Amino acid sequence: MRIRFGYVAMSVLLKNASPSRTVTVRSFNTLEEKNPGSGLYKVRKAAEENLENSLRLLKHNVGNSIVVYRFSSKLIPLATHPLLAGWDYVAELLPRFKAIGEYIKDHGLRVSFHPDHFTLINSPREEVWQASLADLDHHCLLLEAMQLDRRAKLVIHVGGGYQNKETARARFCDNWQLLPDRIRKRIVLENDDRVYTAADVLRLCQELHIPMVLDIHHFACNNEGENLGQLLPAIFATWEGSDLPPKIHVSSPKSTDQPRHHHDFVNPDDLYSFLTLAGQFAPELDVMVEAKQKDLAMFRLVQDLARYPAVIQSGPASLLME
DNA sequence: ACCTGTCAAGTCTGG
DNA sequence: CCAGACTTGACAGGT
Repeated sequence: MRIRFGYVAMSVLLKNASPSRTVTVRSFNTLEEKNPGSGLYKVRKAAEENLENSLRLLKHNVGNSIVVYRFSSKLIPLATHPLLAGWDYVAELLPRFKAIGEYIKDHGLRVSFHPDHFTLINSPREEVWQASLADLDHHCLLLEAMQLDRRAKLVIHVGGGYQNKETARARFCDNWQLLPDRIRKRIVLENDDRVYTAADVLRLCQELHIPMVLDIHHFACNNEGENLGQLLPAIFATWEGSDLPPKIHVSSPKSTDQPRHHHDFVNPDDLYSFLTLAGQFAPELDVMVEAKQKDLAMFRLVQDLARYPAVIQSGPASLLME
């Protein structure tokens, strides 16, 4: 099995390269009051810098043979806030988006976004659903501006339980049908650490033909005693036809006190046993490392795993396993 | 240069 | 009904 590793949004090795500069509503308003247009100017500069740094990060990745990467969701500050309604950031920043997209295509990179937990397809509140739709549209627009095809994905969770998981699940299915096709074809679903187990998400993914990202830390936090080996072939099968290898997320618990929190690094034992299992069912796998030490944690994990008997390190961010 | 409370957004729990 | 947790990097205002 070939395994490729990636990390989330920012590097701890590449300095001064934040892709997540933001502008607060308060400072936007203060600036606009003092000098109309200066708030938008600050937002524009932050967005330009975030895109610039995202490209720098991709180059850092390619230089280190990393091909899997998740963009920051904060590339465009206040993008969907009413204060900036009507600002056409795509048109204005199009050359930068295109440059990023070109680089991704030239180097065969696998990129994604993970819209954060305010994006809830199954909320019973109309305003939350509308805001979620707007946020998904926003993320989708960014990938379209980069001129990337449907292999560039949006990873989200199913949403809340709302006191009745079955009803909430049904509402997800209903609202799924209301999503524009261009958004639907990019979404992949991930099991979460509190409500929707891997088995829940798999069932949904099978019904609606959605690829599933398995988070093995979340699986450890939230399961009903299922045997992962039994779920795995079906989870991997959800990727058939997507033109992408299956993907998983890995992280380690911060402490026994706070088992859900992410540790600075990943304990290789947390991944190794999974890989021996996964190798029986998939020839290729992409692993997104979610650790506070970001790319450093990813590199260390790959090196740690290379010490196991069945593992061959094939690059700084990739492994081969028999 | 460094420190600390605060920040758009939702849901859930517990008081 | 409301405060706090969740989770998290960066802002903003202070020293």
